Amino acid sequence: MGPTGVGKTELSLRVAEHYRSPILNCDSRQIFQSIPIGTAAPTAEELARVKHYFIATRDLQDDYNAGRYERDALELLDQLFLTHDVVVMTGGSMLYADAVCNGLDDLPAVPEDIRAEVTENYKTRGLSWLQQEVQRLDPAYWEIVDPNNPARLAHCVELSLTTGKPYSSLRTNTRKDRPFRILKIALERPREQLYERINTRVTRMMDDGLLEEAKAVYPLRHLNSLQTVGYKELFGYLDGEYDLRRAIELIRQNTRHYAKRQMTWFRRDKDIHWIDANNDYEKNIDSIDTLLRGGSV
RNA sequence: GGUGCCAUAGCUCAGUUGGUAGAGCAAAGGACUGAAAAUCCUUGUGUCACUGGUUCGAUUCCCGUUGGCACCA
Repeated sequence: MGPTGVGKTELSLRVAEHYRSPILNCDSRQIFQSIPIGTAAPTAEELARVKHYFIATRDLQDDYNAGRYERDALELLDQLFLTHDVVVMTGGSMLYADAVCNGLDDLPAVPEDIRAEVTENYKTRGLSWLQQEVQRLDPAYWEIVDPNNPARLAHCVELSLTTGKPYSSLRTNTRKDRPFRILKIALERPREQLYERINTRVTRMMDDGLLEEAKAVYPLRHLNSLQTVGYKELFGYLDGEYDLRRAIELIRQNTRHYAKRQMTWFRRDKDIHWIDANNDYEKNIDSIDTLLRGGSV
């Protein structure tokens, strides 16, 4: 694990080579096809070094989410552990990582018509409609939910309508047992250095053709899969809201914001072992090996 | 060279009829159970350019200095 741009890709390749393991991608956007540049997906050369799963396996139009990822990943891990002692998973999408490590509650898929109805009502009647619906359908959840967060409220309303039961009654607050041991390792580096790498990476992405990539998927820009840093800002430029220089500045800024949010999540997870991204790869692999054998570093 | 206007938070600016000041953006901290690269919450002390004067008290008024802008020459 580690914030975007910290250097996960290369270390994960070396660790995977060391253990002769494949890599399971745990990045909610690299899963999609058509957006490799802006999501900093592994290159063809990198993919050739190690077998990867969940890289560019989904169409942008697929309705993918953390619950599906949990099922897909666990199913695959069952297979992989028949022939591997160690399997490497890497990525910075913490909800996805937690879905695999801790498990999500069993929830049904929301039917399209219910989602459309909730979305439409929110659009026409505003946040207060969502707030009233949550109070009506799930008073217990209303007590604990962030009342200003439309995504949370809408999710509660959708699931309450879908199941006919309050959403909060479906939440068990329990951690699922997994038939494998989990070792969480995260890369850290000084924030200034991380931000500098992010800024440089955005320049490189533009040189590599990010704008062309964004233009190619522009017709699909309203899809959730494209509510993604690097694309949404270029869509704004293509819509004439600001110039390209501004769009690039926004990409850098939003990437920094994203990295910051990731770090907030990491800090809370006490199971994480931190290693310095500035160390030699050999040293970090040694550390990981020690941790894997139960030692401490 | 002359005249006028401006100088306040990292940036753009507001404001104080004289009682040491506040917005947006940036930044920082936080939340997070199927949209998660999503979505949302919290946080504003800064020699109010510098020097001197008036005043019980000056960022606010006055003189000067420096810097910027505009116009005139």
